[in-house]
Amino acid sequence: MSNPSTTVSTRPPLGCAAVMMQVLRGELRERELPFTHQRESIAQVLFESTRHLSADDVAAALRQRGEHAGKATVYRTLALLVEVGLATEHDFDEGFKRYETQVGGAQHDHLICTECGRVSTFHHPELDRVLAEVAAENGFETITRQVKVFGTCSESAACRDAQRAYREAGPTS
Amino acid sequence: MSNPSTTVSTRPPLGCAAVMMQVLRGELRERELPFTHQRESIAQVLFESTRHLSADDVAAALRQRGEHAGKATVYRTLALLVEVGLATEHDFDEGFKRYETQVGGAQHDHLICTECGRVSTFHHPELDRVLAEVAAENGFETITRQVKVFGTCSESAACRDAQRAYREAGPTS
DNA sequence: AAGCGGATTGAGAACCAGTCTCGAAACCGA
DNA sequence: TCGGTTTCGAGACTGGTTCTCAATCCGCTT
Repeated sequence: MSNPSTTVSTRPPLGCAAVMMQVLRGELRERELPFTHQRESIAQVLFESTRHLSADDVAAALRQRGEHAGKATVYRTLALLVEVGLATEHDFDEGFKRYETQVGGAQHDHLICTECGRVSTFHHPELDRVLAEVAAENGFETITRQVKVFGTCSESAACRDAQRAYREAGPTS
Repeated sequence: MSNPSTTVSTRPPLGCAAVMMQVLRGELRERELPFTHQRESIAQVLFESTRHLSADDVAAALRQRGEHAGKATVYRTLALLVEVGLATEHDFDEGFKRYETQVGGAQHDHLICTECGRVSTFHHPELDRVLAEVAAENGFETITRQVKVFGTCSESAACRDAQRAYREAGPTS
């Protein structure tokens, strides 16, 4: 339940979405791109959510607010948010992409439960160091990285069962 | 032509593919699955390649050998190879999957050049340690992991130019 | 407030990797 | 060789994502 030091703030403080929106407005102005109602609504949905949303999730959230945007617009806007650095795109091998607000430069990675679908995040400073080291050794200039650990979590009984089953069967290799 | 001692061995020694094929035969027998021509051909294409092949690449390679397999069969067979642990599936954000022979249990990760598309592999023992640590801390039982570093390599002049340009522009964050 | 040039929007078509279907063909043990 | 079982494959289908292009909206100016 309460794990004080690790998850310092699973959800951003209220008002965070508003700040992000201001940043978006600025980024758009800088690029001389119009700040349309659709862009605002789609960004708001993403900024106010703490989950990883699919394009479909975004469209559904809009519908729930009594708003609407064509799917082309949803996809275009999400791509735009990624481009200006306010969102990140993730592929959890579900056959579609998910999007998440990118607050500041806080890079983090994911643990994906193949049993229940939960996605939790983590950040390990040594990971940054190791990957920077590898890049340097290979004359590689890193733009971004993806670290995904697939497995079973221990949140629900079903997951713990799967975990035990997998451990007993042993890794295939 | 004559590569006496310089080329350390970027490609597995001849015969490696044959060994893999033997292993496949055994795995299939164990599962009571027939060893068909198509499965043999598709596996051979993959085993003899040192690159990451898409389903389309495999089909093209077959055509070049004067053979043929329906795409359903290609996909089914690749999935089968992954299932028995003789191949791994990768997604380099191209909109389709790529497959690679999995020799033994040697887990490795990828550096993907966004400029020229080259994919190089690396293995860093500390990465294993760090990720195992993270999993343990979170009560997570790891099944598999994916570590991908996107950026620019320094193989060609074009890539080095892009590298320089990116470094000057600075990371977006 | 109204007009204007240029970018965005959206409904639906197009696209495409990957999956499914089901009759025909291949496999393999006897 | 025979027979039961599985795989194969051509093509239809699926579903996420992108494209098209006429109508609309944005932001700015008069």
